[in-house]
Amino acid sequence: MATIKDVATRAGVSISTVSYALSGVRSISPEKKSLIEAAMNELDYKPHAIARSLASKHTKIIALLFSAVERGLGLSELTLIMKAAKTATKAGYHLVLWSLQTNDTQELRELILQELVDGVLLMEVHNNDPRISLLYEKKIPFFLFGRDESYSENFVDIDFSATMEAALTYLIRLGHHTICFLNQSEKTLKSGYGPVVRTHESFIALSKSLHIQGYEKFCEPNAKTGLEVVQGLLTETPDITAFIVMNDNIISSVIKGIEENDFRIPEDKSIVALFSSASLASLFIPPITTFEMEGGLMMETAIGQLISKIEKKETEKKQQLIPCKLIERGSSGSIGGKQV
Amino acid sequence: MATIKDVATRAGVSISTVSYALSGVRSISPEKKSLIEAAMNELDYKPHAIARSLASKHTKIIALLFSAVERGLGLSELTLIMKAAKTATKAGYHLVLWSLQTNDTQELRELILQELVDGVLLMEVHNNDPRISLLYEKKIPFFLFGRDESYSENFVDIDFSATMEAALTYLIRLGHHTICFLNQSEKTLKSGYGPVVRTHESFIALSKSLHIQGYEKFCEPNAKTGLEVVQGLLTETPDITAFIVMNDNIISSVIKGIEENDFRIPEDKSIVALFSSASLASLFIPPITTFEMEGGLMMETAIGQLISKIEKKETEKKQQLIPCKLIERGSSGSIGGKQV
DNA sequence: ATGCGTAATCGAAACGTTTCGATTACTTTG
DNA sequence: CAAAGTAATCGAAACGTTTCGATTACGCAT
Repeated sequence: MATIKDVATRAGVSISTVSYALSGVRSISPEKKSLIEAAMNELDYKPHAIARSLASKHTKIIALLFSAVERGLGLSELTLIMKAAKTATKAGYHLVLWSLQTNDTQELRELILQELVDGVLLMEVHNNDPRISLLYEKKIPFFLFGRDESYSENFVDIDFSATMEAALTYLIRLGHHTICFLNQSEKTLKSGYGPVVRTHESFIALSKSLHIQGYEKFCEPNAKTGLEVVQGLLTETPDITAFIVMNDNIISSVIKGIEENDFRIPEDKSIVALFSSASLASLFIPPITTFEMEGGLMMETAIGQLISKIEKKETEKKQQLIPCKLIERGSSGSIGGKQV
Repeated sequence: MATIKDVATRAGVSISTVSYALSGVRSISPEKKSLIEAAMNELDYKPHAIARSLASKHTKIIALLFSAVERGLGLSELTLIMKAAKTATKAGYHLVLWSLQTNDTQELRELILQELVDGVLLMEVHNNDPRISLLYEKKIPFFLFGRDESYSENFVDIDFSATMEAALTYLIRLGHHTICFLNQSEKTLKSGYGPVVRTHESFIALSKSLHIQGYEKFCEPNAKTGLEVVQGLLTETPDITAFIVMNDNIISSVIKGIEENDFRIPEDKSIVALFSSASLASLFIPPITTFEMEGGLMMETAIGQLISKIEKKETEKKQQLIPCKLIERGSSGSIGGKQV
């Protein structure tokens, strides 16, 4: 491989001149500059990333940190990770994946001490995340994808209450006023898991303020339990006309439950899924109307902000709440199929 | 941050002694060794990854290369990527993600010239992949996840024909002998996409050799078209008792089609999905029996082999075909529910 | 004419390691 | 008992950059 020395020799200048021509930190005469450029092209020269890092004290590598346990949030994460890689690449950074246990900070500590990365993006943040204090203490630039109640700067997150409001408003506009929110399990709520807590609280508050008849059910993430819950619901409270489902695993249960009770979708009952993904929603018949997380946008924001922080271009907005986007598919409509 | 020099000073030895104590390349007396270890602990010393790379000419970073277009193969890729990261970490490597366009090798070329990575793992390989010749020419160790007909070393892939045989054998054992294989679209077959071609050929050959009545249908990956195909099939050829589906998007169509014709699953008709994932299979009612790709195992193999190649521990097996694993769920059984 | 700022350039130090060669002091071996 | 290893250690070069400080030359205001 050609080195900067080869380029310098070939262009008949010193090493530092080549370096300055490359970085633009000091001015170089046009003649030398074109000489240097020619030499670079002829030699197919690219700066050696490692040597550059050693001298400049930044690696242009950021780490994406997520927990080793597969929470199975599903399809969307892959897109998220790919988006992260792409955004980083566009900004001239590399993205490394660190799959570590959330609770054990020792591993993270060692990784950080290696000084391989310029900054860290944390996924799947939970409250009082020990990783945050570690990063803070070690003065590594970091940014959160998700939120930590105890740490209120530098994050992107879904705007849960805005999304819930949008979902309810959407259904109300279609003529629904008896709506059931199928949340995740009660255990998850108790554990303080952000999305579940926030949607729960929003739903309660909004049911009141929007004057609808709101029901909330918690359900384990498996289709069988889901079906029982839906069957029960449809028997006890048959006037429910719309379901908001925040639990991918029971979407098929809702569909089946409704069909087994001889209701039609969406003429009799509507289904809206929260934070699901397009590819998942299209798996069902009918395809499910979804409020989809703007994963791409969120990730772009996160990576962008992290890089700003690394490069110390202090930016204004450091907390971003991004609502989900409504994608109408076949599973929702006005009652009886009337136009509104 | 503490450097090797600080450790040397504190332990009262030279820098090279510390280095040798760390690497074990030359022997160090027990006394000095413990002195050095003590100094390291006190200073919380970790070797500086970048400096180490510059001197040693290997970075302990490998790149996972996949195409920027989201082919939407689905859920399993995330697990795959996480597994890759974990396996790499366990071997002391970092994993960077390169999301590039498959056809344009220029970007890859530039990335390689930076000499940031020791090796590359290629995902989503297609035939005559230009990336392969580039990597070959640049003498970068690489390994394929998937196969390229024109390049027959160093890959892991699904053993498609073994999996097809296992699926058919499984169904035959349950008493089925009229079996329909729902493949992906005819267009994909024509394009020469490996999985589709190989399963297609295997199915034809095995139908003959196993003496079953085999039907094959191609279908676009959307639930609506899927439903039409299944309806047609059930009308024209109602004696089909089992479906092998290699197309996640039409699983719900198969279920619905069967139910609408008043057949029961699995008493009347069985469904087996090929290369699907657990989380997807559990989304449906009934949950789908699946031949699941052993993604974790495949990825471990791939990363392991790549690292062997990097470290020049020449290993014997360089091509690995790994069959899928049968996970029985509710969607398959013997005809009429009889025990076999 | 004198001094001064600035553009253009170079040489050398620095970044934190690994690794080569040399040196010393023992321990084998014939 | 000399020659030949070998274990333990050190100093210094090397890896390929960036960046600091110095030097030169030149135009411009005084």
